[in-house]
Amino acid sequence: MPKTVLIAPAWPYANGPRHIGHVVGFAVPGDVLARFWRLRGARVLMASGTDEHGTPITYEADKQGILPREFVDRNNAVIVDDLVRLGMTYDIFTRTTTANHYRVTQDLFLQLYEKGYLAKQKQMGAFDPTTGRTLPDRYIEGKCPICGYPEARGDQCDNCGNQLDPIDLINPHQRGSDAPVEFRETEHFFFDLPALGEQLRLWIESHDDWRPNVRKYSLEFVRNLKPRAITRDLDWGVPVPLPGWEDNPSKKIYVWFDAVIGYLSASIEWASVIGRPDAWKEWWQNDESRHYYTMGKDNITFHTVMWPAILMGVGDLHLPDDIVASEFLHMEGRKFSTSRGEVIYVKDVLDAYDPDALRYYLMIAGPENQDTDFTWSEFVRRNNDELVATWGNLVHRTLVNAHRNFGAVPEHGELTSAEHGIIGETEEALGTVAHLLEQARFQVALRYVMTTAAKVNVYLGTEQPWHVIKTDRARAGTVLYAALRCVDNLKTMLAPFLPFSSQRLHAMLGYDDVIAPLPEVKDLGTHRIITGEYEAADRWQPSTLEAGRKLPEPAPLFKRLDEVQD
RNA sequence: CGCGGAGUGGAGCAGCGGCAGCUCGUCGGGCUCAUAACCCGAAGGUCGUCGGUUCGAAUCCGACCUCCGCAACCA
Repeated sequence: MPKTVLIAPAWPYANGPRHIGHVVGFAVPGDVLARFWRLRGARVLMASGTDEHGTPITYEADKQGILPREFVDRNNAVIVDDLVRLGMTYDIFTRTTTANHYRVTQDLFLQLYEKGYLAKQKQMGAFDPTTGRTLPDRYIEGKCPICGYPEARGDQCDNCGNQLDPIDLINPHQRGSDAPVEFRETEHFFFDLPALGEQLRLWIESHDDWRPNVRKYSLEFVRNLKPRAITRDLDWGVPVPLPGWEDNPSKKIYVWFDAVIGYLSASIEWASVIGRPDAWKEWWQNDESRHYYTMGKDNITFHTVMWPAILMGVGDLHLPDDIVASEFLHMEGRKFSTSRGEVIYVKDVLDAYDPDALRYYLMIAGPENQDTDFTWSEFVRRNNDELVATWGNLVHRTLVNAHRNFGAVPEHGELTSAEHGIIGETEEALGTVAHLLEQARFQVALRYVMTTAAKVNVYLGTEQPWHVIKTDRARAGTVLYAALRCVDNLKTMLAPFLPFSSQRLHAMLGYDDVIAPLPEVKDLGTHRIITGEYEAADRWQPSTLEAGRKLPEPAPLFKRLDEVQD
């Protein structure tokens, strides 16, 4: 078992609030892994933040008539709020606009430069003549030179489907306005990815434990690598740390390069915040560490190719171990589209429902292995039939019977084969579920827990302690004792998925400590971070619930939801 | 022939060489401690189509059809 585990959820882009399709990819799977490994006693560092540079940010800020800084401040605050409410136990959730991140990014840039991986190259680029900023291809429109369609995009014509170069467009202008586009020669630094191509290929091939689509797609990508620009003509970003570039207000490090470095810079910031500046090395310069990266599939190559290439180029830093890439979540049969208004924001769901209900749905029915569809009726059904009926009701009937008749965990007589059987099943499940979670197989793990909970329901139905108690109080106590032990075991396995309700259940079982901690926001003066006090102790163990422990008045764990009609 | 994923009972999914499984829904029954909950039983599928390999294929191979994602200055 690894001593230290890095959980690296992809950095949400600070161009607006996050919808549930975003958090199903990076956030919830990362938090489940972090909580799971802490419960097994591993030291976990979950480090991420908002990704705040790049043209889309400046473009949106311009549109709203505010400075990029103000724009990302607002979005960072919104995203932080969503993630805290979801119970995401980041050790640090910071931003790419911190002084620390600038320093680390520039440091890696210089190391790659000194090792000869960076080279200047001239190319033609598109610019907004009034701001001098780079215009990405898709921000340019014009008449298609092939079919004459008047609103072809710079990268592709939606009418004839041909791929285009923006410089070939007739009457090119900026998207959504008449503003002109200027083409001129510009010089940039390029990262020599081909120099690392063979090393990357061998490394990816060695990972036959990755999900097949991640591995195949990455191998295909690595087969034909080209040098890739890592600077841009932009006034918003990390300055290029070289003479003649550093003070140039219109040259910055390209956002993709600085964003992936965030995993490392955030780890370094965390070490500094806790007052042990070298602590990050226990994760990054340690072969015994294990690194999980969670993201949506659109992000795969940045984590299997780009970021590893930077790490290999610099050397002496731990490469990714597990790439946990999710597919896409659709909304009522369609792809999430902000522009068409077909999105469900995290905030809106949390305003109306418990975070555990959302977390449960996303993990049991999310796009772990293939694109899936989010529907409100399925959300309600999963909540009512599975969370409430199977698990919540098992807990409730067990606790109500024990509390009403004994007021405490009952003393037990001799356990029969029925008790040994059902307790044994829940204890064995601890091992099975742990094995599955180590491999990030969330849905199989969660289904296994729910199936086991159903078996405990069968046990109770067979033994009928509420009936037996009229004639044999000791036997009823024994059955309820066994059921409580089972519930306690199931609670441990569900804590990573359902932290809020698991903590409530933990208290209802008479414990007074914390099994599912929650994050908090801390103001560092320069910026706010998500962090928290999270215990790492080996608690993934069979319940040792002792008889006589007082039980408080139980309350239902989950709320039944009304059918939605749409 | 750009790359990749998916097509399994009414719905959503698992299985990926050895009698076709799970959850929900439907029908019937039991129980009644519990948030009208829990439990048992039944009906319902020639596993996209065609062909091949094999003692044996949903599972391997080939062809085709249909959906979907990605296609690198969209971070």
